[in-house]
Amino acid sequence: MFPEVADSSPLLQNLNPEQRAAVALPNEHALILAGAGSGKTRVLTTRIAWLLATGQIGPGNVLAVTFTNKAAKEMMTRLGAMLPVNVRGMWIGTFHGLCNRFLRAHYKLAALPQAFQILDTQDQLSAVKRLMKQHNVDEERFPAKELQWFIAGCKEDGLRPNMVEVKSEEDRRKVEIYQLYEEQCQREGVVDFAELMLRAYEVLRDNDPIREHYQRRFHHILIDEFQDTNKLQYAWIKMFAGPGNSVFAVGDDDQSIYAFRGARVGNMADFVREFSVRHQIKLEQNYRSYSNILDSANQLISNNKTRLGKNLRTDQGAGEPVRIYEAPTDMAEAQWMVEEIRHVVRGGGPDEGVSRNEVAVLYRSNAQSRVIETALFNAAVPYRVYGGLRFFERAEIKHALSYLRLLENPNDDTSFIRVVNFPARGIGARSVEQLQDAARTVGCSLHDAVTATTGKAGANLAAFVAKIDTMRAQTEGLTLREIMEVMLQQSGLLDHYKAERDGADRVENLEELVNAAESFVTQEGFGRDAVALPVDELGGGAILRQSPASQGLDPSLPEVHEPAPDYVPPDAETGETLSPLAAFLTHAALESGDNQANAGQEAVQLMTVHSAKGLEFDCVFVTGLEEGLFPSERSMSDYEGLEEERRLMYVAITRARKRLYLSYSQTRLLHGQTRYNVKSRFFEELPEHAVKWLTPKNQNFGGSAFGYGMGYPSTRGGYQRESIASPPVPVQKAEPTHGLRQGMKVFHTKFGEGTVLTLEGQGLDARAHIQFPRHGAKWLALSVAKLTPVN
DNA sequence: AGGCCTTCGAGTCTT
DNA sequence: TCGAAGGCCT
Repeated sequence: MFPEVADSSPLLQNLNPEQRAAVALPNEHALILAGAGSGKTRVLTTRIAWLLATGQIGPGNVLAVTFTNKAAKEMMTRLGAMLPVNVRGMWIGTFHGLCNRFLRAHYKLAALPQAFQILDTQDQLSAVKRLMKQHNVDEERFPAKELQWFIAGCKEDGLRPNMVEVKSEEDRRKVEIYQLYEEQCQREGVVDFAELMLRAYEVLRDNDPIREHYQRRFHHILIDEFQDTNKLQYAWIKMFAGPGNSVFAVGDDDQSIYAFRGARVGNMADFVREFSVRHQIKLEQNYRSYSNILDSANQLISNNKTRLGKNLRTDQGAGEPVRIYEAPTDMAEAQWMVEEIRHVVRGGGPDEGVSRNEVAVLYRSNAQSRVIETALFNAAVPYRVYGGLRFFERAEIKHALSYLRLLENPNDDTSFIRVVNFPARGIGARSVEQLQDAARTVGCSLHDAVTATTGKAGANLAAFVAKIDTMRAQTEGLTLREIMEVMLQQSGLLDHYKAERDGADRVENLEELVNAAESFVTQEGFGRDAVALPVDELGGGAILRQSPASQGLDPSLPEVHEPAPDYVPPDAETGETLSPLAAFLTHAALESGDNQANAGQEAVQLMTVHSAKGLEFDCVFVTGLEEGLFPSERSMSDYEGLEEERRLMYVAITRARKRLYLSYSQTRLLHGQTRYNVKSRFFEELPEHAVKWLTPKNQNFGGSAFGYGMGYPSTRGGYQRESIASPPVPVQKAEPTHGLRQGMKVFHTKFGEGTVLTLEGQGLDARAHIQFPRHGAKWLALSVAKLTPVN
């Protein structure tokens, strides 16, 4: 099926035929459909290594793109382990990291200051808010979040304000704000994440020599997680894909779970069509899971209609069955899980104890972690929750970075506002507003507008600006570490937090920031993302013509210029390098840092299914598998949404190597209300031979076809529990005392006559699920509801 | 300027 | 229900 590769490179050893074929493909466009656990990263890195090792290309001829810093790092580490090559100098990185590198090199063409700052999502939102206040935009009608989303969405579709289709007065207003936002960013010399991509794309699009240069340079373009690319990223890739080079796209349409943030799986099909891709290779051999787990994943995902089609297989045996557990409440579900985890970790019997690090608890939404955390905490089981605030997103860190940014660029109004009165120095909202008005009238930055202010407030402002300016002078020529220390002292941040009652953590974080800067300088060489690269070996001689638009008045206009016949390699354009400080600030924006540092103790891993993508664990719990939760209520309305939920479930299942638990609860406390849930429809989509119900599989009259709220949680009682651990909630076996039976007709004063579907609980907890013809199925507490049996 | 109270919202995430 | 965020009061 795959032509045996007549290449004896040791790199190709230990690869299966499909992998080998992918790695040693000829220099043509290719799409690799890499299933979960099929060695995707391995193929990607080995492909690069093989191209280099066989002498087909040099390190400078590769462009490899990922989504996350983690993936990029892993690729570099693995490549570095395969070949003695300086991976740092190579163009391997995230979309945004590479765009940043590109824009620093071509900052003039991009109409940006060389030391432009990058706004993260928080900064962007506050920039939008600030702008809206200034222009009296009604926050009721146009929530800042919505506008932020609108702006990002436009950019990700490659649309500048003048290109957005306006269908209503609302649209017109939004576009107007978008335009104002752009002007504000331009004025302040800052770019948001989407802007990094869009600006880089436009420079390539509008400058033939630049584009052609990179096309000549990058013989091979490799993309990881191609199913997650958005419209703009795909367009960006196309800019590099010239006539002579090849695009090697690796992805898995079944793991496309980011449509909600603009990812277009359709890019895969478009790629095949537009690039006339002749080589499509499926990696279906899975090296991760036992076949019960894999069969479950395969059967589940086969329910999706829009697929390129792929089936995972494994050489490992069936393994343990997939265990399914039904709990009466979310608390009981968590309790059961804790017991099960303890058992799994302890080992015993034929089982070996599993490290806690190898146990993952997955859920659909972050809110679900709470109950689980409580249960783990009470049982003193160490755990670690992913998600939440990352290091560089913490308030004290953002404050410190704002001061640093002001040293680098006094016109950064976002940073100015953030710290002008922090620590407090008598500059209230009033004064800031007046300053903003003054700045707007003159058309200058807040920093520059300070001289125009008067009175007491003016004096305070002047003192602040003087402080910043002094600091800038003081820190000139100092090392990054020294700059940081001066800043922390002079700004008063350190003293402020030291004086604060609960400020110890924050002080610690600030100290950690100094360390981060230190290690950035020494280990990272502080330039991977930001500093000019070595001169391109492909370049020619002279000077690159400066286009008129690069003076930077309207970035939305295509840059027009004569083709530059003589031509310098773009990378060489920047003989200037970025200061360590500017480089560090870039680093801080592009790499938001880990969310939790204490990796010391072995701990159970808690995370959403989304953040589990790409990871694997010996033992996985997927919890809260209930209609409305997983699949989530908000995705259930349309078919595409449901398919994405199913892919999400597919991702969840395929995380497990050896043991997989799926659980759900009949009731769950959500938004302060008890919700009665039906088990997820996904259970119906699993192969019976591969699963084992730890609790009796409940009857389901028509299953999910009846829709939400119509399911039939099982009656509990009198069954043999298979689960290893003893049940935290004792199984109730006593006879009911309320005199109702399943199937009985009852009368309710409000809902009328109905049929008892299910009964459960005892005494005051006793409740019944009753089907009323007019009002649908209701759960009623028998101690409250007035029910009379009807004949 | 800082603390208290009301209000709102509640999905998944990376750069 | 719970948390954050914004407004209002002192």
